[in-house]
Amino acid sequence: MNTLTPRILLVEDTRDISLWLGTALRQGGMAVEFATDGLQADRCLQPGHGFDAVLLDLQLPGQDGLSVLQALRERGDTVPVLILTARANVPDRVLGLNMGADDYLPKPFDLSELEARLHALLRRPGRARTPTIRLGPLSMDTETDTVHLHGQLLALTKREAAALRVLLASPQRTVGKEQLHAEVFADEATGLDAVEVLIYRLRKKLETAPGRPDAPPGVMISTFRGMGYMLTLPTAHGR
Amino acid sequence: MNTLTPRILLVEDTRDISLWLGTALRQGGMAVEFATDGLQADRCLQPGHGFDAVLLDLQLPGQDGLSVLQALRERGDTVPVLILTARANVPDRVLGLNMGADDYLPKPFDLSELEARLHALLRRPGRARTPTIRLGPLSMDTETDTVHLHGQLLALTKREAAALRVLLASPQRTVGKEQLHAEVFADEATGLDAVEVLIYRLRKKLETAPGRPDAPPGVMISTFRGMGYMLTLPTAHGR
DNA sequence: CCGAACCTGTCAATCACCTGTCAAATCGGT
DNA sequence: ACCGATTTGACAGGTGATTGACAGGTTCGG
Repeated sequence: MNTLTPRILLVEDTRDISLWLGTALRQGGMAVEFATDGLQADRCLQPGHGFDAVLLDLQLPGQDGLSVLQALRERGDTVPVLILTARANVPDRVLGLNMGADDYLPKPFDLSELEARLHALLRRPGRARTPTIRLGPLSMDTETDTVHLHGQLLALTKREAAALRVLLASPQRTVGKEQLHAEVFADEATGLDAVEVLIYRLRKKLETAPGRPDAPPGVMISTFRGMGYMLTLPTAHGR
Repeated sequence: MNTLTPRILLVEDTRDISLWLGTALRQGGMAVEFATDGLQADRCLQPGHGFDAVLLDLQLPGQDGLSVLQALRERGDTVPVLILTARANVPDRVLGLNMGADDYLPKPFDLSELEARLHALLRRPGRARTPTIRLGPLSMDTETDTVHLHGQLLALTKREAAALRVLLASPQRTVGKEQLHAEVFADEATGLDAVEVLIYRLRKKLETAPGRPDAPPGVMISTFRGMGYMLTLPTAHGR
């Protein structure tokens, strides 16, 4: 589903600037997320995150902004990128643009100009976002049933994908085993325990996907005895 | 219409500049046509002329550049417009961009930067189509359906090229066998297994192409049982 | 402490897909 | 238009992944 507010990734290591810019853009009606170094940016820009545009500072700790851009384009991603940096003589600008950037704005810049250029990027056609459901680090393209977790592709089978789709359709709500069976197996004459096995296998695949061992635990399937299952984020969930 | 060389309309009243710019761009492989005042520009930009981009000076005799732009956008035309003018303080720029321009370059400018920005506009998807799609070491010229892998030409048949084009159009997403069949075979009465054979042959050609024997594996077609196929880069993806 | 609900692993049948062959169709050059 | 070469789609046999049943173990609620 195409949310009305465009999702922007702001890659900038100076805290003051990113804070200022972020709040300004949010007031302009954008959903802004942050990355403060090259590696983090690279992780945020793995497939499946569905940003509508990227504001990219070049001088970053960790990994240079240009190599982030290069990797992005090599991956075949065409998300609009606006480079935003103090390194702005003509050869720099030409290099950045030829590397696949869509625009290049030297610092210091005027906020209104940045917004205008950003809007110019966002209004361009051809960026019809495919309907995607998202929950935390998990995203699912509902047309192709392609699932990404932490930006990494998750290879699910048809049934697993169908089950996940049902769970994803009712966020923060338990889904009964009967309902799962009805939606995944339709009228096939399979036992109810098939659902249990399915959930088991889905769990396994969801667990084996931590991009970093330093514990962003992703999503999990919680069971509620006698009620059903529920897709939860490990951070916030009552009871 | 997208010929091999992009067609550019240069709207500029100063003869020296337009002559200089025109020849420079032509040497850069573009087809350039000229308009020297607003009315002429407006006439050139009526529907059906199929320019791939417009370089627009603002101070023109006859009709102001901005109103040319405004009329163009009101017509629903989304051709990329790069404003190119000496009137370039921040409010001017914001106005131009919000009017529907895609970029704004103050005079005097550096030729290489103009070319870089122009290329950035031309390579964007959704316009008459990107002339060449790229994914990792693979590139495909969509006009001629010629494919290069690691810089080496890959001899594909028409159907193989058609299939690859479809795969390339959905990077990082599975493409169902039915969709492939629909797009490659249209309404012909061929079986679905024709797609399998096609993929098989495409795979073979993609594999037998590493210019280096030291094995940078290039791109590969992964199959997702029950879901379809996907063009993947061998770098780090679970399964 | 009991029973029910659920988890986890194994197994065999099935299914989707791979791979090669063959003949028909198409294409290219003369 | 003719002939050789290439491309193309239909089979068919083989292989591995997927899937649902089953069974033993575990956890939970009361």
